[in-house]
Amino acid sequence: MPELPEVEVVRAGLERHVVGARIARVDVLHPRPVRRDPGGPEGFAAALAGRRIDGARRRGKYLWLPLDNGDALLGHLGMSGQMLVQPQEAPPERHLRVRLVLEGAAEGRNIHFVDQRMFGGLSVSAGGAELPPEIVHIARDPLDPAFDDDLFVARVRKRSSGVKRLLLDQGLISGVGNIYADEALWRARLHGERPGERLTGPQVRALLDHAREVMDEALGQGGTSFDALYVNVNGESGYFDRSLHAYGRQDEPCDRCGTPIRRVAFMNRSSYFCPRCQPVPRRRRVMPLAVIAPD
DNA sequence: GTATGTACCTGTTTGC
DNA sequence: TGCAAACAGGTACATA
Repeated sequence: MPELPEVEVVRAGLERHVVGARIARVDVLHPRPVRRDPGGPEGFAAALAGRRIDGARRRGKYLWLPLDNGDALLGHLGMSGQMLVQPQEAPPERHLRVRLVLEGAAEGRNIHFVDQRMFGGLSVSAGGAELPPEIVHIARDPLDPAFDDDLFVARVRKRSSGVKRLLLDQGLISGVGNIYADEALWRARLHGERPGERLTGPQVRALLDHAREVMDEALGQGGTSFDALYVNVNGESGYFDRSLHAYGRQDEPCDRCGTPIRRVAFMNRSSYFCPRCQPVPRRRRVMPLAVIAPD
């Protein structure tokens, strides 16, 4: 699935290939990916026709293309989404959901929104060119120069939830998915169930640094398709095969200590961790109820 | 505001 | 062999 580094590759590719182009026509081939658009498939297509694409921006895993009227085309790749810039004669992909036919600067090309599982989607954001109102609640991501480390550390240390849950909380930090959360926790030697409020400032700061590190490495290894005619992100970045220490490695030896990696259920998905390097937190000691003697 | 659980979706894998 | 269940997981939403 596209993680933040892949989404950044898509953003950079769109910036390079479609900024300045005009949208001649929009074909919505499946209604679900535009479900969040208040205008429905027809309104969505009508709102985009004739608009010029003025940029390609990102916050967390959300992408948006500011348009020349102050609106924006807002998108999320979800689990299986792809945003491809294709020659107009290219055959439709199996799971092609929305086609944007371009003219002008990108004459002869289309943007194809391809999404097998359709967790992703597109919508027109009214007045959203600068920052779509639909995503103001999404925090900045750790690769954003304006990300406030001190604020993040302070907020984590006020929450009683497990730290993995906090890493996945888009209001605190964006762009960290299940895979990178597990990897950052492994590197920081922290168990995901450690409550935020029981971590020290330096521990939270180190965890944040590790999350950045994981993303930077993936960006370095995955950002190879900038020069292609089309932006192709299939979610199967080579990074996952080579560099994961925890995620997906159930029963394989920990790269640090050799202890078999454990897998546990977490929020309808899985968490992977080394039981030795990342010990399960002891339960908070429950104070016995005072026995109050009757008068 | 915070914590927690669930729906959404479909191709692939696993189990009987 | 064939069918059903489990699995993958980002986000919005519901509930307490």
